[in-house]
Amino acid sequence: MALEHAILVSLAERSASGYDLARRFDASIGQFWKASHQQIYKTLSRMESAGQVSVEVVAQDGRPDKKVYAITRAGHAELAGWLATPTAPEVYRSELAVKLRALHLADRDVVVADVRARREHHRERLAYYEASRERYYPDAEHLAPEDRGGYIVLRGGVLIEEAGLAWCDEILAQLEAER
Amino acid sequence: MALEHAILVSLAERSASGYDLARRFDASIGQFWKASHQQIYKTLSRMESAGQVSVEVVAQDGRPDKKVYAITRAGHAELAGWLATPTAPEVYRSELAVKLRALHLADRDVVVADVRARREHHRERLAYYEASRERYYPDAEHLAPEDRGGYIVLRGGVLIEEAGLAWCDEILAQLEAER
DNA sequence: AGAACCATGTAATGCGTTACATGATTTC
DNA sequence: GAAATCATGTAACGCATTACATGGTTCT
Repeated sequence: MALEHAILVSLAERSASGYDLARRFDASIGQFWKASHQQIYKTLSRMESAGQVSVEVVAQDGRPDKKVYAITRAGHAELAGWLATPTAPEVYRSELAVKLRALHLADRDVVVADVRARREHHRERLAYYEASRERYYPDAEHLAPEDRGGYIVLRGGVLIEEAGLAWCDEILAQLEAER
Repeated sequence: MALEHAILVSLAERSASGYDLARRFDASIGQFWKASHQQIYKTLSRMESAGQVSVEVVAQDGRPDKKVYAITRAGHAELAGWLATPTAPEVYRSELAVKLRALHLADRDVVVADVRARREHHRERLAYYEASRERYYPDAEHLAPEDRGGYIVLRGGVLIEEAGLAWCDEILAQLEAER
């Protein structure tokens, strides 16, 4: 049940509506955890029943009402317990890798196009992460304590995208050397 | 429905029982696709109803009977269709990254222990992949066409583990510089 | 004697995706 | 006039995990 914890981390920083959370999950935390608004709304109402978060309905003018969620003491306790629990090794899942395994059964041009598209995707994300890093953490040597986590996660994103990019380049070099 | 396709790729190489597939998924394809035996058995029986695979019950002496599955013509067609479909970008999911984001809320020693354990895990997998690569693909310059896919996937595994390892080292350096 | 391997499943529950549904406001 | 943004949800379905269940053989 990790979406719950991702939400607690996000709410510990700042209270937010489900809609806000969905947008945050497209950016910062979303680097390593995606969630749709449907999932978030459902999880939030479960968490409210469990007492981990509290709600306040806020009326706005010119915009629909919103429900602002805040982390409760019980939520903080849950979060602290989770943070103290050892993390299980991640399982990678790559559809592209499964396809590449079956390279000899596939049309070479289709694979090349697919890998090129993936390469482009890695390039874009890498550029985005690098820009964020320069903008929000220009001085990595002197980070405020509450900024270290965000910086570390961004670096993780950069390293993973670089690895993905390098992999695509290797694959393309192989596929092109072949003919 | 990607487990289905991973199974088709595996069966296209060699017919196998559910049990065999579960073990293969712990090794080669399992690098990028894990599945439990329960999931595999269920998926296989669905695929049989759909006509993508055929079964033959094989009696063995001293061991339980087994059901050997083989890919059918319809299965090959399904596989070919899937291979020709563009692959959607992967979503990374890292519980550790979410925890690291909340670094300032956590006990430093617990985090360090967690990252050290992760580092060790990356190191082990990297060693395993490197050993496999040297053993099965000693000459990367001259690969048989049907071996290229496996080699490429192994290289992907190596690159990802290296990136994970580098990330852990960076994190540990930061956390140790800090006190 | 106990653990590990071979071999196949059912059942319950939870997590995630896709489709559907609504409706005002603001920007192009 | 159309599209995007803000805002919240329900319903159906499928994918994944965990627990439970069985039973013989081989290795230590």
